[in-house]
Amino acid sequence: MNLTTAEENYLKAIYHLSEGGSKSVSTNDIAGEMKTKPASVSDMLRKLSDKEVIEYRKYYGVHITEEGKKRALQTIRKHRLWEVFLVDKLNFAWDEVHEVAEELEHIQSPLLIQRLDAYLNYPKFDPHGDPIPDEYGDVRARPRVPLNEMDLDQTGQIVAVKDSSAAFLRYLDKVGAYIGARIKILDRVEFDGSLEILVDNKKNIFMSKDVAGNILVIQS
Amino acid sequence: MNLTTAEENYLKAIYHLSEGGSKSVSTNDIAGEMKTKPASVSDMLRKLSDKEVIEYRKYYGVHITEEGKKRALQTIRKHRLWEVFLVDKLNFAWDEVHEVAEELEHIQSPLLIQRLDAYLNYPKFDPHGDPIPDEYGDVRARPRVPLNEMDLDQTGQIVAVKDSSAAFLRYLDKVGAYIGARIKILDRVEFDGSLEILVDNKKNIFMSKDVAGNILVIQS
DNA sequence: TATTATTTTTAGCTATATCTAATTTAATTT
DNA sequence: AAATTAAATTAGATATAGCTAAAAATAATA
Repeated sequence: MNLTTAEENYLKAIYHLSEGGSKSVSTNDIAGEMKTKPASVSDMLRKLSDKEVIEYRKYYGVHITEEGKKRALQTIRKHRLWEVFLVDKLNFAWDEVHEVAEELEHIQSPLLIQRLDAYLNYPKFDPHGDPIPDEYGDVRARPRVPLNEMDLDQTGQIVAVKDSSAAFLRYLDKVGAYIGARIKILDRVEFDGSLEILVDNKKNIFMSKDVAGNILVIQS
Repeated sequence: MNLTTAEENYLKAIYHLSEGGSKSVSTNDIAGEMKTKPASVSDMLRKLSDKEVIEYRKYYGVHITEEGKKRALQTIRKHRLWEVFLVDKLNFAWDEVHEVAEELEHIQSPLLIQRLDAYLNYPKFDPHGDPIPDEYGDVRARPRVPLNEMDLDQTGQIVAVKDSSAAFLRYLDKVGAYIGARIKILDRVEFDGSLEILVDNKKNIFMSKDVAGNILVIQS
């Protein structure tokens, strides 16, 4: 059973709102996420339920099914692969890619995605540091922690940022704390929680607790 | 005024059927090209006429307007650039790309197309040898002639094929007469019009008039 | 020219995806 | 437990894009 573009978008929203399929999701929340009205959501839920990608009990919210989860992860995979393409190959900035990827993710061609994946050298994370599911929908995501929660002397790699405002991105660029950078916590000022960090084994920088809280790291 | 995907497809069909905007096109022909019914075409012509991309007089066929021509050429430009991407970067065969490009051509992002063009090094022809319009809709196409119409001793470069069946492509591959190959007419058998051709200055091949009629060349 | 054939359009229907307004169900509060 | 509030659904529109069947207009032919 094929899904329309609108159905794919709703399913993706439900997947995200349910935090990977665990939580039940309300009609209102979906309407908020999709920027549509609850009435439209009710209609769509009936359709998605008919196609067995969600379990739907009227007035009691929805759960995504295993099949639905697989479908959502396929769409997410395509979205994130296109984002990598736009940034790595077409020199888009990481905060410019979402809209276009939102369109590209609906192109229907398994071969295209296979080839794109190979061409990009099988990336595991998108430009925002979010993990890219494999073609079976498996995500091998190591836990990501905010930089300010790391212990002294610990090492890791920056994989994502929470704030992606232009100002914040400029700051990161300036100090060299880009996605992929390897970091080590050298010191912590107990008074304000600010940190001294070694970036890529060559540069010492100081960072406020606030800033560090917006940077996500995979420990190693 | 923006066009929907369906409107873009109709406009492209009208542009092609009118051979670049010169001829007037009938409802039936459009229905044939679009694989829809004439009744659906009538509906669509009203919409396209409202958006001033065609001139429409009921029962007398349509003419594409200057604005319509510009829009059609934009879509064709996007289609052909994506075809180059699929063949050059993702290793698709030239006869595998049409379907996917048909979807990709509707992605709405001028920046994307600008960057893609640069990334592909501003190609002037697509993998089938068809010219790629520039961002203003200008096509700088040198005239293309069937190989069998070339004079003795004339040189040229293969830029396209009319027949793209697997069998024909295999044959071309075997004899080295791929797109881009430089050729010279060495001899012509008057009896059946078959040709002896020098390919890339190193290989002599014989070719029937029929085969040669399916190969398009730019003379030089 | 009158008749026939072809082409094109209109009228009315279906499906998707949205909306507003009204109604129903569930949850909360007094 | 009854009344109120909040959430969700249904009913009935609209717009797009297609269809079939019937009607109208043009083109072709006897």
